[in-house]
Amino acid sequence: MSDLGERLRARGKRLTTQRERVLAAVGRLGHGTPDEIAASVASDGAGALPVSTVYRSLDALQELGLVGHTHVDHRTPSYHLAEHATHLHLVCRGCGWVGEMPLDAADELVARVDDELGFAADVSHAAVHGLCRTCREDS
Amino acid sequence: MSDLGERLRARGKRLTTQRERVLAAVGRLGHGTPDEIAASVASDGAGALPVSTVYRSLDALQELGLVGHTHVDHRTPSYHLAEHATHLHLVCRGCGWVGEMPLDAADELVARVDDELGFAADVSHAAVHGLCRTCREDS
DNA sequence: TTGAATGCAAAAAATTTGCATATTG
DNA sequence: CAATATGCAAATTTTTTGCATTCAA
Repeated sequence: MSDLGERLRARGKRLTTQRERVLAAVGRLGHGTPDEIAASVASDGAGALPVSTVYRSLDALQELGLVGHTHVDHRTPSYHLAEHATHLHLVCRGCGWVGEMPLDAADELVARVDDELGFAADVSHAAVHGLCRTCREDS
Repeated sequence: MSDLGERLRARGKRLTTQRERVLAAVGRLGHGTPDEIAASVASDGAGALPVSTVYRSLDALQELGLVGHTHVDHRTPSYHLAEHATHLHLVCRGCGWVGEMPLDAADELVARVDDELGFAADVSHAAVHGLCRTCREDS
């Protein structure tokens, strides 16, 4: 992970254990709100971190492009590793299930938005809501 | 607007001036956070409403399918008329500009998600982030 | 009349900020 | 050593809740 260090340094930022722990927690969780991430960090055996540090670390990691976030629920942001952002997110309104779909599923959409509006869409940031197979059948 | 009244009654809910005013404010704004909606309501000449009423009205109208919301910024939800949800939303990360695109631009995406995961996507709830033409050129 | 909705104020969440101190580079 | 980050606590901001009162049906 000296890669992390270099990316940080390249931007005049520093590598701290806190940032490493936050990044690791995001990786462990897959998806998590700042709150859940703080809890996960707290359970990694090295003690809890103040929430403010978690927020600031997430900001830094995000600025670096290492993590991204989407709005899985309609309240708090949910962070994930950037490498994880090779998918767009599907969120079930019924049960909260979170699924993924390769980004190329949105190619047509991205192309149209570009053609018609000159807008450069970053679909990996999108959470598409709807109903998963199970909830769909139940209703 | 007796239509609104009937839809409410059909669900055991009631038509109140507060709900009408909130709905009107959403229509006026196009897009708005609860806060902005409260401000817009307050300026309609009939006095301000407590925020709690605004929140509860938005919930009721949403439950009724008259308004929907997306996460335009990464903090607060932005509500819009349901009829407005014939578009998906594009949000510029640079300047906050909010654009629209007809839903059919996402047809392919919706179809793939359905085929592969059985997920019924409601794209009108999605906000796709990216860079608008202007911000794109600036960077 | 009667249950649903409001108004108000207080409680809960969620996020940010100031600043002295500790750390990285 | 200098600049960046942390820790901690307090301040904001955003949303929810309890409850007596009002109002639509």
